[in-house]
Amino acid sequence: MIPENELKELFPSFEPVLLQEMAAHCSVRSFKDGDMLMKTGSYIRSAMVILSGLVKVLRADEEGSEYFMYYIEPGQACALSMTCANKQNISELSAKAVGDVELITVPLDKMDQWMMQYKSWYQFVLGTYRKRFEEMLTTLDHVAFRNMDERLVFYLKQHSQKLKTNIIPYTHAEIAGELNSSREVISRLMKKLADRGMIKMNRNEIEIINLDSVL
Amino acid sequence: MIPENELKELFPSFEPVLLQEMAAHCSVRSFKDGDMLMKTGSYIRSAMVILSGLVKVLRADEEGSEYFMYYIEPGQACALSMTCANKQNISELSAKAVGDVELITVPLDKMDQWMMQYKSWYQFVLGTYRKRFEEMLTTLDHVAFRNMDERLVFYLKQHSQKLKTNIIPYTHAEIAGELNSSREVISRLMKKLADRGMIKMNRNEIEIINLDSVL
DNA sequence: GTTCCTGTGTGATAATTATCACAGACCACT
DNA sequence: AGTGGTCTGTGATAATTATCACACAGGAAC
Repeated sequence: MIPENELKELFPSFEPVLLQEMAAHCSVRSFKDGDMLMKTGSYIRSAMVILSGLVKVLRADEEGSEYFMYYIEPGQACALSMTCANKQNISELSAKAVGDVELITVPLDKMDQWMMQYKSWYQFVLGTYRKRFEEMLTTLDHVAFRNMDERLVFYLKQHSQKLKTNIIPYTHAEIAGELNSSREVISRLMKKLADRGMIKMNRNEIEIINLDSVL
Repeated sequence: MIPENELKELFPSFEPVLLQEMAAHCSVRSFKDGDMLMKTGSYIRSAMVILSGLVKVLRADEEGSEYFMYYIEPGQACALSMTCANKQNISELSAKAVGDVELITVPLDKMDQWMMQYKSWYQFVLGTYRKRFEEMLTTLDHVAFRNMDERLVFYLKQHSQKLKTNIIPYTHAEIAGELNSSREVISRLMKKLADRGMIKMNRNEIEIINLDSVL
């Protein structure tokens, strides 16, 4: 069962009727840290809206590298799962739980129906698209225009912000994978940042001291 | 005035009432080859739907390089201009006419209203989002995972297909700009393609012979 | 024709990133 | 304490791409 007051908090703009409908027609699913919510190539059967936890969205290429795209936070939805409409569409991205995640799945027919019925839902979905679009643009910018050192700094900042901590619990190899680089390159760049006093490195984690000095 | 039968041809799924509304509330605008339909940083006041011609969408960085993202064809819409909703939003992309372009501008309030009113419009807009999303993903894939030679081949294929011609009327410098590379690099890669008999080069244009042999 | 401008070809060199090889460090487990 | 696995550091080298310098070709304008 969906806790209706929790929904109300996360989506204050939603009409009460809509909240009731959500409670009635959506189901809650839970995932544990590291679980895949969605794999590249699998079918999408419902739209997903995050209640709690963080979801990391990645793009995988044929050889298995996984490029980091963006995070989805509580109160937000996966844009891809919302564009599918009636067709049986295949996901082009994979999504991974960071920490434990609770989300609700919205049946695709309800999704369409509410769009035309509830203004608040309509605005929520459009807002979601816009946000994802902007994030993809930012991602593209970095890949297209920036060098690895800048992209690494951006990556660290972004993760520190979303994970709400100065300690980023990743290995160099993991970060390298998500930036589509190699471990050695990341290690060397990290060392430069550490030399400049911007981060501290421990095994399996990076502590961020101050990354703002990078223009 | 909007030619209603032309609309009907381009959008066979739209309800007659919707077509009438479009004719009544939208205006037509014409652009000539090379005109900018939209500049990075300018305000978006209406959604745009292309009637004829091709529109090239580019992402600009601070220094002025313009990275090619995708083409919008007749019968399609600019996704960005559609997410703006009521807010005064600023464009993050620039759009350029390739050949002469005719498009209709849809007032944002109508845009919202029709979404909730006409199923066909709703599906059109959702389809637009999906298409743009996929194209952005393809673009991102190439920048993130591919080397310049592959990206050049893809660029040439794509343009040949969209422009419906084997002759791509661009200089090396222009192509280099849109791939965010430099002229010399593109010239050299072109030469390799020409040596393998895949293209022919003339001044100011590239003739595509056969690019399929590239796996 | 000559001049001038733009587009293209090419060598030399630098910068960035990837890859390989291996050493040492840290941690978990016995 | 010893063993084995993962994580990190680092030098050497290669591959890719960028940048600089300059030559030359084609076409337009005079």
